[in-house]
Formats: sequence, structure tokens, C-alpha cells
Amino acid sequence: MPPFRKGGISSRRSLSDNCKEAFMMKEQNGLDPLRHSTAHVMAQAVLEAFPEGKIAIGPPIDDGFYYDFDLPRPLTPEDLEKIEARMREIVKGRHPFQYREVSADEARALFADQPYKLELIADLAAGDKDEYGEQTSGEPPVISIYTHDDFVDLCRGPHLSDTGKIRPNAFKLLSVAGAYWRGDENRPMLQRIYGTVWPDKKALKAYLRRLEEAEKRDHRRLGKELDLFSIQPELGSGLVLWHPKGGLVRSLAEDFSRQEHLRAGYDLVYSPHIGRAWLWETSGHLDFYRENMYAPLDIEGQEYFLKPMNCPFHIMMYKSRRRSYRELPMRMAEFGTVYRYERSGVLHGLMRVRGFTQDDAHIFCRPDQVEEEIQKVLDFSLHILRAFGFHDFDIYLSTRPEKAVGEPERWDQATEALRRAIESRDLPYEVKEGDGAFYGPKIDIDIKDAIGRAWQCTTIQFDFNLPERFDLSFVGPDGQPQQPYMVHRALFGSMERFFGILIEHYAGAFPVWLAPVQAILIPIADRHLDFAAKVAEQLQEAGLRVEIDERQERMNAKIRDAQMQKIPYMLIIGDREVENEQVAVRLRSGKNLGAQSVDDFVAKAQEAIAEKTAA
RNA sequence: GCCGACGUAGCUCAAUAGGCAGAGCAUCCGCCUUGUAAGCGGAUGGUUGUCGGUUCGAGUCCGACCGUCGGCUCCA
Repeated sequence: MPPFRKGGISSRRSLSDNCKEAFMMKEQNGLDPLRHSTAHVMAQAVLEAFPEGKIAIGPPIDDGFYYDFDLPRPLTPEDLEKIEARMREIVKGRHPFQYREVSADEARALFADQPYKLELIADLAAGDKDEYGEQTSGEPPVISIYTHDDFVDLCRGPHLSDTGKIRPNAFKLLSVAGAYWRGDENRPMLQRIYGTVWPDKKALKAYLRRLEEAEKRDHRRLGKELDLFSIQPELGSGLVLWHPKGGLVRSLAEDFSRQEHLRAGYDLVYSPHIGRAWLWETSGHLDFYRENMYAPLDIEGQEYFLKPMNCPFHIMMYKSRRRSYRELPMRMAEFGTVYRYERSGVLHGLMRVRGFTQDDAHIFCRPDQVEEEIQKVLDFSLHILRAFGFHDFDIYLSTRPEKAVGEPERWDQATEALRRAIESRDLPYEVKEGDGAFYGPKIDIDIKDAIGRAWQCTTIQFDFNLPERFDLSFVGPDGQPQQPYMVHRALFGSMERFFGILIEHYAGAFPVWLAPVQAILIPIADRHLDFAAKVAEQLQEAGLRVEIDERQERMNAKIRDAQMQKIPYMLIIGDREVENEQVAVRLRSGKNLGAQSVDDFVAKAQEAIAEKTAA
């Protein structure tokens, strides 16, 4: 995206230099003033349509802006059209944005009939929250307003110099959605209008094209088109059926992962799907996680719970006998299927489901092994993710929250081990202060997909809670019991979500090694079927996944269908090929490689498989 | 769970203002034997998500439920 250049930024309050710097930090996105200003213009248009309406907050966001309103009735798509039309008029009025600092009392008077603004003003005056209700760093409270035309908003800014800097053909209102006031589900539900705005029409169009592109990649759509998986109401929301083709991709991913885990010194284990209440009482899940667990089963008078996590089972394996320091580290890995209750409204394709399989592992180690183990997990994670075509990562280190278990020294040691692991690999990362779990610090890795979206996958977490609760120990060299460190990690996260991400990343065109069907034979006429069958046999013997399109169809139709199924290799067989014992290779990119011997093709395909490339 | 929208054939979507439920693709049956993204013809296919209500008459209006989608909250 081009940086925002057109139009100036209105003069803002004079601030001390370091304060300005703080604002500059927040305003790294050059499009923010444009987006924020457009949000104000929208709020004006909405209030004109609903004079009794109440306004809440309206910040810039990635790709656009939103504004929250409390209105007497739900908004309709027609309302949005009218609001948009009115916005175009306002924009053309070239009303200047005027900044003014006011006292708390003056602000209260100005927004006397705006209860949400009054609440914000109260927080501002108290000096601990900004106008979005976010905690501030303790700067002296400044209350400011921005006025354009006849609309006034409580606002820190900055804004454009005037509404004329917003191009009437470069914004669009996208949707209206419910949003709780201050994100609190106990507070009123407001109506949020989402919009997008760009420096010019071209940029807007490019953005809308991006949205369309994302829609074409949507794993729910591709899952149906490519017959990969389904989720059917008849068997329950959030429960996934892996169809043969999706199941194959999963099993290839799992096979690869298992093989790499073994090479990396992990042990492969299995555990049941249910466990007695004792287990979950001991682990603390019944105290802290129960709202995400399904109701217990009664088995001969004992309560059993469906597992929401695998850790207690791995711990019980560790505990099954006394452990020596010589046995550590122990690394137990399992594709463990867990079930968690998720509220119906949050379910989303494969990305958010109620039953899923984690590529879970737990590492038990001695204090002196922590550093190396973390190093290895981090390297291993990136190695696995790269194999699936992900090369861009956002890494986050989350540190000790206020409420936490475990001794501070252990927290420090663990956190430093995590930090040094990242830094020793020269990886950029961001620290999320206080964002660790109550039981330990963690590293999260988001992967960036082909169109730049970030997805949370990998998590590497220390756990100071469970070793304590389960009273884990090992016998040290001195014969005395010691408590091991425990690290919990998942690399794909969940197979379901990772599969969803993979589908969207590749837009359904999996690299050859993962493609459910790697090559399809396309005989031009019936007389080529025998040779096609012979070739298919040869390819199968070479380990390739092959199909023959035997239908009474035109070659063009067969090619089209193969294209739409995103099959890497289309092998055309006509008179010439039969005569020369060759196949004519077409790639799904549309590239025609021409006729070649079956052996040459096999070599080519096997290379692509080994290299994990697209063709 | 909450707010809003939506739910019509296997899929994608039509059906003026409440008045006989339709098209393309897929499937099946024929014909064509085909050279790098859809050959032609015919047939089959729907209790309009479910249940209830209003009406002479409901795909269309009302209510409840189920589900999906966009968000909020939460998260692998």
C-alpha cells in the first residue's frame, strides 16, 4: 500500500517533544488520521439521521475504521447507503477539523446528553484511561475535542486538516455488527459500523479486490469445492469430518511431523479421551477450566470427563514410576484429541471448533537442561513450520502476570531461557509484559500466510503449576528428590486450525507432497485408456497418487475440472503420446511442459515432492 | 451466549406488491471420439431449515427453535 501523502495533518496541541514522540509511536500508520477523520464524518452523518442517537468510540483500525452507536433501532443496509451518501456531501464541504483543549467541566457540559462520552470524560479526568478506555502511562490528563462542521467529538486526534481531504470515492461502509460497550458483555450492546477508507479510489479498489481474493481462499469454501472436510449440523456444530482428501493431507502432515519428532528425540505416546474426576481435580482444570469442559459421564458411580487438554495424561506417564535425573529430558509427544466447549457464536469453520487434535508435547527436564531444551523446541518449531511453506513469523515473549504461581527465580530463569533462545537465533520478537499464563512464561509464534495474514499456531509454555499439583519429582545425583521443569508445546496448534490455515495459505493448491491427487491422467479418446492405465500403474509403483479421468468428455473439460481441483500435474495422453510412450505434462499454473517419458516425469515429480515445492 | 443478517434442488442463485417454485452447473441416459480451462440433446431432482400462527391463499407476513454468516467476548 502506498503511504498516505495527500492532505496535511491539522495542527495539534503543542506538546513537549518527548510527549510528541509518544504520539508518533502510536501513529505509525500514516493512514490513521484519514481513517479516524472518516469515522468522525460517519458519526456526524449517523447523528443527523438519528438525532437521539448516542455515540461511543470510533477509532482507526487495520484497513479502515469503525464507530459504535447506541441507536433507537437496528440499522439496515439501506441506512448504510444513506449514511454513505450523506458522508460524501459532508466530505465535499471541506470543513476544517479544529482542535481544542477543554476542561473536564466544559467537556461534561458539551457532551451532557452523551452518556458514553461522559463515562470516558470521567476516566480521562481521573487520569488513568485514555478515550478508548485503555490504561494510560500516567501522563497528565488532557481533554481535547475535535470539531468539524457542526459535529464535535471527544478526541485526541490527530485529524486531517479538513474533510475535503477525504476522497468521496475512496471510502465504503462495509457492515454493521453488535459490539459491547467497552467490550464488556454485561454492558449495553451497541451497533458498530465498519468502514474502509483509502487515499484514493484506486487504493480502495485494490483493497476490495484483496477482500475478494481472501474470500476465494476461504477454507470453508475450498473445503467444500475440493471435498476436503465438512461440518454438519446433524452431527453437531464445531465437530469436523475429515473427508478422504482432507484426511490424506492430515495424515501426510502427521506422518512428517511424527518422523521429525522421532528424529528430534521425542517419544510418541497415546492417551485416552476421558479421565476420572480425580485427574482433573488434581490438575486444577475443574477449578479453573470447567466452563470449557463438557458435563461428566457417570461410569459405575464415578465421574469421568472428556479431556480438554492432554497434559494430565502425560504427567501420569511421567509419574508411573520413579524417575532418575539420568532419564531427563523426557519429551512426550502425542496427536491428542481434545474437546472444549466453545460458545456457539465463536465457532468458525476449522479455525474454531469444539473437538480438535493438538500436536501436543510435554518436556520434563532438569534446571540445567532448560536452556538447551527451549533452544531445541524453538528451532524445531521453525523447522516444521518452514516445511509447510511458512517463512514469515511474528514471535511474542509473554512474561509474568501479576497473579502467578511459582517462585520468582524460576520465572526469571525460564523467561531468560526463552529470551535467549529467540535472541540466539537473531529472530525479531516482541515482549508482551505480564501476558504469560498464571502458571508460566511462554513464546507464541504467529505465522504469516501468503496474503499476509497472521495466525497463531505455535505456543511454547513453561508450567510451574502442574509439577507442583501432581508432586512431580526426579531423583538427583545426590539421591534427593527434585522437581522437574515442565514445558508444554504445540507447533501446529490444532490439526484442524492448521489445516484451515494451510488451505488458505495455498488457496487449495497444495504443494506436490501434500496434494491429495498428485497427477491426473487425461486420455483424449477411449483408445488411449489402455496406455493410460499402464502409465497409472507405473506412477503408482513410483509412489505417486494418481487418478485417471475416464469420462466420456472432451479433453478441455477434463483439463478444466483438473484445474479446478488444483491437481499439480495433468498428463495428457493422445495418439502421439501412445505412439512414443510419453505423457504430455501440463502444470496447474497453466504451463505446458510438452511430451516426455514417464521416467522423466516421475523424476520431476519426485524432486518436487522431496523439495516440497508446488510442481 | 449476545447484536444483526441470512437459510429455496447435491452446488451457485432466481421467483414483480402474499397468487401454479425456476435457471445454470452437478447427476443419470443418449449422440459425438475429441490436442491444453466447460461439445450437443434429453431426463431425474424441492414438504422453500423445523415447528406453530395470520390469511381464501405463505418461499414471501408474525413467533419459537435449529443452523450458517458478520461482529462482540473468548481462544488451539
